[in-house]
Amino acid sequence: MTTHNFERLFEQSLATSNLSEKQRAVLSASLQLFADQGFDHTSTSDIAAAAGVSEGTVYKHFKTKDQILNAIITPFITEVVPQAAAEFIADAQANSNLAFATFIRYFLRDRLTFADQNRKEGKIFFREALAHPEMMARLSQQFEAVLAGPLTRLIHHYQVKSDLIDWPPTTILRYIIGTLGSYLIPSIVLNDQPLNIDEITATASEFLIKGLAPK
Amino acid sequence: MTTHNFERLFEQSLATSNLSEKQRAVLSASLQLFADQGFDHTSTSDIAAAAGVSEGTVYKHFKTKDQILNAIITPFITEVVPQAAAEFIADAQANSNLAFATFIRYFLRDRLTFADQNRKEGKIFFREALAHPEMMARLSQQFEAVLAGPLTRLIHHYQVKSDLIDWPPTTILRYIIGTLGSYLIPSIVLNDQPLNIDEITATASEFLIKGLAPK
Amino acid sequence: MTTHNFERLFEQSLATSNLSEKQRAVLSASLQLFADQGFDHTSTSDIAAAAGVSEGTVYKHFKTKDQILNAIITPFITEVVPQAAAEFIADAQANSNLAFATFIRYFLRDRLTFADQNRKEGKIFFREALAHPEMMARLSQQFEAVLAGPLTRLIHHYQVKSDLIDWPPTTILRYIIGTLGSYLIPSIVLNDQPLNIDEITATASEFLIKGLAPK
Amino acid sequence: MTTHNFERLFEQSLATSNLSEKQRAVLSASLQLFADQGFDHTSTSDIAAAAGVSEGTVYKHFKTKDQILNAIITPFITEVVPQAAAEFIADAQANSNLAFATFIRYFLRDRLTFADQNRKEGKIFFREALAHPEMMARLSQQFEAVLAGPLTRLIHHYQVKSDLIDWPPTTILRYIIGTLGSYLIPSIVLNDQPLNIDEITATASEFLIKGLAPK
DNA sequence: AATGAATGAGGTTTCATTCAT
DNA sequence: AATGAATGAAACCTCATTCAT
Repeated sequence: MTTHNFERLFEQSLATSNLSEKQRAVLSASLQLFADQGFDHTSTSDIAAAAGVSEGTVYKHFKTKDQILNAIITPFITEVVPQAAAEFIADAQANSNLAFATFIRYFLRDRLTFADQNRKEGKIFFREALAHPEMMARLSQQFEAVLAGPLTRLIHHYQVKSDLIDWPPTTILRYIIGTLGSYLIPSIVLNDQPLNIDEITATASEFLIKGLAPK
Repeated sequence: MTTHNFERLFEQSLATSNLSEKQRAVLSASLQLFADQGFDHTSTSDIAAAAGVSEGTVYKHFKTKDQILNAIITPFITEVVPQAAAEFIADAQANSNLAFATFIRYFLRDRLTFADQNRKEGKIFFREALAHPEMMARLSQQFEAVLAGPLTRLIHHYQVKSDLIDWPPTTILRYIIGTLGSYLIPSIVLNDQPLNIDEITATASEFLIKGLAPK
Repeated sequence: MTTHNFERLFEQSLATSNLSEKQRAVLSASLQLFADQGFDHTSTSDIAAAAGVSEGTVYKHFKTKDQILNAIITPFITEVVPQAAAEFIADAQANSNLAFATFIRYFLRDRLTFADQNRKEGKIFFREALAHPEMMARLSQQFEAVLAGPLTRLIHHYQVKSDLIDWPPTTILRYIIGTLGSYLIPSIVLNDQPLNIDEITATASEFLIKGLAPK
Repeated sequence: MTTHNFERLFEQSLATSNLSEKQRAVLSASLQLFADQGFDHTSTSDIAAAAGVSEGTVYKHFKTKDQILNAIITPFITEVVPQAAAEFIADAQANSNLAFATFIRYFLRDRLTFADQNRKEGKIFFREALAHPEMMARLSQQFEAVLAGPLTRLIHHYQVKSDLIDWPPTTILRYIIGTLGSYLIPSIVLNDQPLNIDEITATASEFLIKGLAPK
């Protein structure tokens, strides 16, 4: 199984970027502050102080405060999501002989782990989605580009095998993601204790397997 | 069936309050602006302009900008939610001879209609929940106080009748609400066209009935 | 003879405007500072300090620093210039039986006095013309609208009387204004002592009368 | 006839200076930017970018931004003006047997050509004169030192020959320069099309010859 | 000689809030 | 009750200048 801690990937990606150490500190501090306080309630002087640099330095590389948010969100969208998606798809297809029941358990565990390990970015996404619609647009686009095709094929595969009800892929995905969200959103909003992934996986997969069974 | 348009209730509740006409205009304008632009991106002078009053008047009754948000959110929590809940519970119990299948269809339709008619407030809740944790706390509290008991009893009722799987009420509610959210959240975030309530009710209830059926 | 001190007119115009006393102080202070130090070298905190108000007050009425410059320049262009022009034209036509020699003496004295009494605004115009091209455009436009017709007719009048060489009005105006400028620009740039208007009028009119005499 | 394109002279002068190639690029870029945008609206990072060097390099040779302006203006004042003046004087004296009419035509053409070929520097002078009074002082001084004597003598020469009215040299120069300015300043300010030097020379010299004729 | 990251002072502007009228 | 002028803190951002490499 391959799940990804974005923060670690992010730091790695920063390390190999052309950013100076201080500019990397700016991004790390921003990530933390945006997750804790939200973008609007984080001032550039907060960021400078948290990063241990001058305010001028914050603006040396990033022309505007929005570009800082972008520099955090973009790699998440353009690197982590596709990379994770690719590995997930590869796995899924390698295991396509698995029953849908086995697959959905694997899927839920994988995504719950990913989300649990990326609470900060999740929180930022969640908070800023409405205020930064272009962010949502880019995410949707990536999602379509990278996942739509393979997932649709996968769903079709299980429908042909009569493991899965004959609804449009959109609807099936909606319920799977909605079920995931029913755990993740409260956890993000209420700053809950970490998720009990084993228990959730067991219950939620039972719910989905039955709910999405063919008639 | 009884669904509530909060905005209408809100205006009625304003009309009977001790607020002057201008102060009511402040609240109406704020409701609109907070939903459109978010609390942080709405200035008190925006509010004054939209309400057609002076900036001083905004502060005559409400000591701070936060109190305006409170004055919008509080009646939603303390009046609309309980009132709607009471009616819903009464209905549900009156119809407790219904099969779970019939009930869940009724419930989904009712809540979808409610949410569809209260997009503005939903958007405000959604946006400001993270920045105003005390708001969430009060909502949870009301929810517990007014709904938890009756709903738990209702769920138990269906479990005894073997219409419903023997999971904790929290889990069952989680999946029902998650399924609702899988339609509502995209609709709110993406500013979608109005929901096709008939179609959603049919599909979602089928999903839930099967997913929550006893083993 | 009617010459106009813009600063006095400006203060009067301010007094009858809907500006508060403090906002008038902002304009007066800006007028002085822009003339002394130039627009770019005057900060809004300079203005606030010189006007004895807070920086917020500077921005209460004027949305941007540029609008302050506009609020100084605009009445000069839209009120003083046309008013002065109207009176000048009236005088000139009333005296159109005068010989060109008499007229040019009157004109030079009038304009020199005007410029001498409006050094501050002249300096601001002079300094900011290149950086604020829209200012120049508006001035040219006013000039065309208010003066071009009557002056052309006046020039033609003297040309018919054979008091004036048969050059295009533009050329004749160019030399008259150029001769004025040959006194005014050094005076503005070098912050000279006040002009000796009598002496200048005598010499410059002799020069122009001869230079513009018919062949 | 000898007219001078300062930019070419400037580049030559740079080539023989002890400045490195990059530092010369700094000066060339600054000349262009100062003329286009003005000194105050040109940042040192603009200059670095336009010159294709780092910001540090800009400050390697020039300790302050003002020194860059100085390095552009100074050679204009100390080298080009005197050199041009010397050649002009030599010519003028060689041709002192010419009538004043011939001389003034030669002079106008020469100076118009010079100004037309040096619009950039003219614009810089024009814009920055007020903000940098020491610049003006140095120019006046050079002017006095190099031109005052010879020109005074020349004027006297024509006055003795009764080609020229018996006004102080300052006054005579004022009108000649004012007439030039009546063409050049609008051209600089309004970014006009190139001057029609032949036509201007013809008309302006007729105007000056008559205006400055003895009584 | 050259780089470019870093600085910090200062610029313009916004805005929640107060208060005299 | 209502006004709207006034405030001042703080926000975002720019830029001339310095300095380690």
